[in-house]
Amino acid sequence: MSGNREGFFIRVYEIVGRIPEGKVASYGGIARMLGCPGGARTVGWAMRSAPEDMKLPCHRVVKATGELSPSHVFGDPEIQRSMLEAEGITFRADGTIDMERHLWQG
DNA sequence: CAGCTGACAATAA
DNA sequence: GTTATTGCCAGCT
Repeated sequence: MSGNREGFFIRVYEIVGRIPEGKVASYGGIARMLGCPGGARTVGWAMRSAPEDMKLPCHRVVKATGELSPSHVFGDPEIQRSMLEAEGITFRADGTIDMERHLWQG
């Protein structure tokens, strides 16, 4: 918390790593916790640069609209949805997440 | 040194 | 209600 300038991603890793199961956080939401309400893209960029060595539940990070992140990120569009579904996340008829139920608030 | 890109978000037409 | 555009932050070329 004080002067953690190791990198903007580190800050994102902390937040994403604190997302409980059955909950999801939006890019803009995480950015807001960091103090950057307009850094939604920066959060996504951090995830992209995030090594899997951290085991970040990036599948729990979705868009503010409830849409899942671009499928090409995980390699297949079923991956993220299956993981979230296994976590206990409920999907709407549109295939979007019920943010009102699973939107995690720091 | 300057400009570009990118796993988004919000607003306008 | 849907589609298009602009703005945002930080790292890269």
